[in-house]
Amino acid sequence: MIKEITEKKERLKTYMKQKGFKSTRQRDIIASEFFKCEDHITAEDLYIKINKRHKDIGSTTVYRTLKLLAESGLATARVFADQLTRYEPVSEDEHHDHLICLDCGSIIEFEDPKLERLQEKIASEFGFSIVDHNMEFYGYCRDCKR
Amino acid sequence: MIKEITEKKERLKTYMKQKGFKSTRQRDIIASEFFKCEDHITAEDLYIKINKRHKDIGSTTVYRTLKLLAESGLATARVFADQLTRYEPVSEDEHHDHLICLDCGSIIEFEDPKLERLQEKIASEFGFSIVDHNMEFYGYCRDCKR
DNA sequence: TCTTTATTGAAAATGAATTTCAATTTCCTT
DNA sequence: AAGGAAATTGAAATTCATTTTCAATAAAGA
Repeated sequence: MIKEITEKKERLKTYMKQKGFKSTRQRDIIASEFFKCEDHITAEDLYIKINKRHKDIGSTTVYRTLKLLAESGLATARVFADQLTRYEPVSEDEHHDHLICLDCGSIIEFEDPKLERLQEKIASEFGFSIVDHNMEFYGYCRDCKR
Repeated sequence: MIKEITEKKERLKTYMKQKGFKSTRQRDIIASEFFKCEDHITAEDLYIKINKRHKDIGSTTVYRTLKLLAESGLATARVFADQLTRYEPVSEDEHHDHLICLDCGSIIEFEDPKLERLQEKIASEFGFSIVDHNMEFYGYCRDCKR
């Protein structure tokens, strides 16, 4: 777990070097905190979390660093129905989708190869070459549907 | 086609009466224009369209009326990756999904019952009761992928 | 017609995200 | 280690879509 984070930070460093970006204390702290935190966090929420221990790191830098992480391929940005940009760490290759509870707001991830295959098939029918896709269910989770 | 619009406007009137809302010239014009225009329009774009002929209708009212249409079930609000809210007329019962070209921005609708069935199955596996879902492919369309 | 209540439009407010800019820091190169 | 070019930072300002406020107006039932 710790190893995974170190590995990701290593990848980030490589990416930055390659792009001529500099590693900084702030980026290091923000990336660590991001990799360790729960999924689907907004820049604002991550800022609040970080700001508790690091009063000198501004929200602007958090926004910027999350964007950098997304560009480097280590995070994915998503926009759900509430229109906020949320980031989640990229987990290797597999794609997953989301079940979002309209009551408690919890986000459940799932993955289904059959769904993935079907998606590919549909896209190719339209001559579309897919770069990314996004699928969300909105409804009520087991606990909230009472 | 004209008949369809009249019918939709009738439904809107019923909804408004039931809710104690009032029908106004503005709402009538905005709804007509919306039902007749191309899909996936933003409030801003619809406002620009309407403003050409009706200088006295403000953008605020367009925003408000589109929201009203969504509440009444005659329109659906969607947020894609660009974070703008787009509205589309609701077409009876069937659900459709979207292919979005990252180059030209065109939005292709499609519908696949197999996909719908699979989605239902997945949701029930998680004990989720679905209210709505949303699925988008991002990529390059036939024309843009060169 | 009268009167209540909703609606309207302009302007102000909101809120997420981005940009600006001067001060600071990183990371080469000597 | 020191110097210097170039990137980064944080605060404040800016943007831009959307929402709210509020006084004036319009709708619709009595």
